[in-house]
Amino acid sequence: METALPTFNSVFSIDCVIFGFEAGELKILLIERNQEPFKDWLALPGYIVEQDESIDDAAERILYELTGLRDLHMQQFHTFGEVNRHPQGRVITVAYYALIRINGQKELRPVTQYARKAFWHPVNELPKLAFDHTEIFQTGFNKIRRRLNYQPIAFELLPEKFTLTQLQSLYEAVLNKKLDKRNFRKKMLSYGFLKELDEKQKGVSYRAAKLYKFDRRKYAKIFNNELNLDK
Amino acid sequence: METALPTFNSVFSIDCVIFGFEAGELKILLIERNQEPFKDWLALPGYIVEQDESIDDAAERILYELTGLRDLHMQQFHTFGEVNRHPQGRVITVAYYALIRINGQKELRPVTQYARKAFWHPVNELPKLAFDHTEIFQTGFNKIRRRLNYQPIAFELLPEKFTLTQLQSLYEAVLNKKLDKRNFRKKMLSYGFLKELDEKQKGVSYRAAKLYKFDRRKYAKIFNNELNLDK
DNA sequence: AAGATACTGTGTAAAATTTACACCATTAAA
DNA sequence: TTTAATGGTGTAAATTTTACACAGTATCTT
Repeated sequence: METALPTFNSVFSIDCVIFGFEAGELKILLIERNQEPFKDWLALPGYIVEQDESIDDAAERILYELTGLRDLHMQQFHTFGEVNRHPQGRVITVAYYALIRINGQKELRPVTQYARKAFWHPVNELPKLAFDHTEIFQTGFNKIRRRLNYQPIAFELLPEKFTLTQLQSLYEAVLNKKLDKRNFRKKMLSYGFLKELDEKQKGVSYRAAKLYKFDRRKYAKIFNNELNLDK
Repeated sequence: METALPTFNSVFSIDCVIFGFEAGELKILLIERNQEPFKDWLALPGYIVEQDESIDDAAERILYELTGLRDLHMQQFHTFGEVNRHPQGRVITVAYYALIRINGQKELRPVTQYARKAFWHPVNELPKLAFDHTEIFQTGFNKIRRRLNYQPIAFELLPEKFTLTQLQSLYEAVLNKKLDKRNFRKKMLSYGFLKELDEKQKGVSYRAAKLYKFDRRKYAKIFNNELNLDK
């Protein structure tokens, strides 16, 4: 005998906390909602998961539809399931984060009508957000803060070629504390996954710094051996 | 204008990975299912979330109904949302772990008909489990392994009074590696959150070891200052 | 072209932490 | 009293972390 599933009107959604780094500041991606509930409010990009897509797939699709961004490596970090978190019914939401290099070229352009626009906003002094999105953001921010030292988070936020000072100021932005320049460099270089390039920084009105690249392969070798992270 | 939620037949469930420690072995709680699908299979305790309860509340209720265990501190760790993970429809599941002292007194007795029985099984050599429960278990196991050093995991698994050797063998079971006795003790005691008691171990046929207690208060002081963990 | 400006890049010593390692002490049972 | 089994302890070496300051270089200004 089969026992049928109940036919609740329950729905699950995805919300995305997308981090970027620009002008020495950590930012996240917000949208202006164009749909009830919370029409006209600012919110994290998020929408409802379809019946025939996995939540990982849904995360990619939804981010794309609301912001035009594609092919980010999205990582699930928590699920929010309070009864009244959505005013129209029971909706639990699975939250994902991703990291991206902000650059002017990639336009932020919602593909659906649900978002009026998408834009970057500094993580400090976030406005009030729709639903429980402020809590979702905070949880996600704590997550990447803790993972900064175990996962290649910093290198997804920086341009492909970066200076050690840029790397350091990213660490400082995420951890929200000052680090010692000499010790920071010593430590980072000692890992052996930064490749020094023959190039220098351009367009600065002072001594140009050396550029470095992140060597993902070496990184994987070093960190996968220690303790497998998985999910 | 309100936009109504879609009326999918989608359902969310909770699955629980409950760890216990007994006879020097790490164990988890399994049930024998008494309901389709996977009737008669072994599985993690899990069931469907009701419309009017938060997922955290659901986790407690479901564990109780399937095993008779109550008042555990359940921690959400991952959500599984592949399209075909449930043969009867679209069900995503939010996985929780909890830690408990196993002791003979607390009987494992399912309160509902959905489970025929509940019992402890060593984490090594787990049998085939229903659904994607093997993956869920693995993910949860990795989680607590990583958290062992940041969260008071060990002390929820041990009896209230324990010896340092018991503590060490728990660490060894979770991390799956041998530790040095002297270094382990030095380290643990240096934290200052273990309180030495005036009592000794009983019922052993060799020199009895001192008993210690975990001082949750001091622990919180030490670790909350460092970096707030949250979710 | 001289000087001002702004950031780059580097080393060392002290302190703290981690690691490796072995044997006598104590209890109960035989 | 002897045996069996585990408890409990210290030190030295190696490694990692921390604190700390100034000369070098590219560009811009005058």
